[in-house]
Amino acid sequence: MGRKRTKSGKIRLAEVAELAGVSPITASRFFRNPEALSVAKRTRVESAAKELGYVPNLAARALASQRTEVIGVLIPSLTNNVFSDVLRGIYDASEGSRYSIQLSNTRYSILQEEKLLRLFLAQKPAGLIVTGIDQTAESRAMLQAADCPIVQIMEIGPDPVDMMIGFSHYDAARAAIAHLFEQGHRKVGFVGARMDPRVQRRLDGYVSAMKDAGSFDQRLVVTTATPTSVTLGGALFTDLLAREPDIDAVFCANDDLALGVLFECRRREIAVPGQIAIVGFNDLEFMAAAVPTLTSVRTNRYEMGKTAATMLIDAIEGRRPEQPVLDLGFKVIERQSSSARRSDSRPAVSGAGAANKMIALPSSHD
Amino acid sequence: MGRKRTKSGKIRLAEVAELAGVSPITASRFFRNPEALSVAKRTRVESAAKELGYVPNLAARALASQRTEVIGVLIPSLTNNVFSDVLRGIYDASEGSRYSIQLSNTRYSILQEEKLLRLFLAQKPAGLIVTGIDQTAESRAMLQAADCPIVQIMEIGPDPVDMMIGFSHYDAARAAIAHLFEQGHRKVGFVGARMDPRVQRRLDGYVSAMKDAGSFDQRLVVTTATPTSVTLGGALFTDLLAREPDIDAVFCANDDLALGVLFECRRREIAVPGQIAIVGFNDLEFMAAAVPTLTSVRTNRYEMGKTAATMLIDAIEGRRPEQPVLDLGFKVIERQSSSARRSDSRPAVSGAGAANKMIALPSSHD
DNA sequence: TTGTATGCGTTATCAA
DNA sequence: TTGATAACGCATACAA
Repeated sequence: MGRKRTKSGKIRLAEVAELAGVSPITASRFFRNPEALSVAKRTRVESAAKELGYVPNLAARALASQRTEVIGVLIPSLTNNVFSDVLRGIYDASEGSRYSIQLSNTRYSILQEEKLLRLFLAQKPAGLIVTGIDQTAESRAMLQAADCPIVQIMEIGPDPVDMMIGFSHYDAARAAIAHLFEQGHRKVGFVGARMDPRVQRRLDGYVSAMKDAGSFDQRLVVTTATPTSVTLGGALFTDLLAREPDIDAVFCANDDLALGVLFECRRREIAVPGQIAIVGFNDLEFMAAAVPTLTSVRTNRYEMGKTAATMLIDAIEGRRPEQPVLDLGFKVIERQSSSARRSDSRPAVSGAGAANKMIALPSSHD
Repeated sequence: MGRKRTKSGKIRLAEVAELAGVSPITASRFFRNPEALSVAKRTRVESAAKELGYVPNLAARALASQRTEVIGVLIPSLTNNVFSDVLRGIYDASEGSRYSIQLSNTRYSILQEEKLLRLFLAQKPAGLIVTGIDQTAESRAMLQAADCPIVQIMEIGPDPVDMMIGFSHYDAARAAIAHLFEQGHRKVGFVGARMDPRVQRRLDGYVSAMKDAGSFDQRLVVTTATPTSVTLGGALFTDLLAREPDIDAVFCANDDLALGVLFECRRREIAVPGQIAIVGFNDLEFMAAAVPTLTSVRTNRYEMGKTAATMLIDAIEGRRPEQPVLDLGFKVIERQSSSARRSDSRPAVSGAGAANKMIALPSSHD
């Protein structure tokens, strides 16, 4: 019955409607679908809301409408630079929209992911962004049963739950190895840490490329489940050298490891690229600043996050993308650290700023 | 009236209560304060909830209770490593609690911060974590008027809004300069980017320390508003060298810049620390892996985030901390890059793994 | 310790 | 295009 003002002194929709001389439901419609109002009422509600400083109550809205305006995001790490770029893209895309981001960290555990997914789904999110394609069977079932759009990010693969955006880590690794071979390197080692599914697929790509060249040897591969770090790069490289002292090159599963390898080479006075070529993965900013500059595989992380969130919001609002699976590709950024073997005496400490020759290799689908 | 089952088929508190043979409000109490129930009813509600797979409706809870279980977090950057560590701490502390994190990026703009703050406050958050102490007057007023606990993180200063956790960037910079002087360096340059308030206070600390030593010269300071990067470190150092070719040492406002300076030295064949000593700030992981290892000022970022969230949750639940302002201090981690001037011919490329001598300097409150 | 009555602010449904 | 009515699911206040 006729409550006049809310106890807390907050402005409700009812107050706005009263001032505008319309019913509450009309005012409500103004905020959700202004087009549905006559121009006269529209302007009256608008000015009334502004005058009173009306702020909608999201809890009431969620309760009444049976849905929230929350986009759930599940990522495996908060510290990995790779994900902070993706996140920035997601937040940038969500800004200005009516949706807010709910972020959770799976810590590279698919069981933790399953648990968080259950939690998220219970809140009826407007949409979900999940990392990768390696969910548990249970998670997949939940995702498939969810009545909201879903985007899988970071990589593409067969059988998307809904939408998917990323690139082929397998192809990217193959391209990196192909580049090393082009430069005359043959005995290429692999250094990897964490060994999450995407790193594993980079390793698979490496293995297949090496086998294609008839150069594969299990002894060239050094990996660990330990989280990645620059220090670890040096340690793994040390192991690799102990095993195979006459390697030509090292393909690192990420840029931190590559930087660690570079420092270890410096420590051991191994010339880069004279004696050992180095290729990293992700192309973080420091790769172009190192001495020598470090070759890497550039991935479009910010764009991936931004596009994922944009696609998701579009889908939430009924605008399904024409193409549910998006391959953002990658580029091998060739720099000094991988330049031709037995190069014409170019010193490792040559001038920086050499043009970054790029070779674009959009990965194939499936 | 007697709704029997909800249309959507969802399990409500009423169903749980019915199965348990208690009133809905008793079931409600079970989830908020189990201790208030008799043991008999407690177990009955518990098993009923489990049997039905009851999941509370947060929107209804928020609407009825007039408050949410959301902790708002405002940080200036999502890409800066410093904040990803803090964030990890915050998320870790919130995990397992009933509170969820709502994150927003101010992009180093206090106007954007004010806007976001207004947005957050409208949703009646359970608590807020904001970065730094340099809010707009309007923001401060809103914070002071907010009826929820608030933690300011990253630095400590006078006049906390509520709680505060961090350290003195001013003192930390002074400690870094003191260390360089102890090692015999005199003509110490400053390199800084972004120049947000905390970097500015590091600069202030540098200036005061240099003045104390009678060594200050404005020409030793090179700064830019540009966002920081490794590449930028090299560029700023280049500027500094052009101005003052005979400097002893460089104090960098962060570790990325320090790494850039190191690479630039290598490019120019300047011996580190033989000709130029380098000190960074934050002590990111790679500092200990570099060649030479890089001295830095260690800050407790993860702990800062974790403690902030823990304090906040405690305060939300009525357990106010005995000490609302917490100084987490810092440590100058002495490594090769800043070792004594005219050292006894120790080569820059000496063995890694030298013990990291630490000097602890908890900053004063004032 | 437990229960009753009522309110929270909005939207869905259906009718006009 | 607009409005009346009835949820939405839970918690507060107060009483027992």
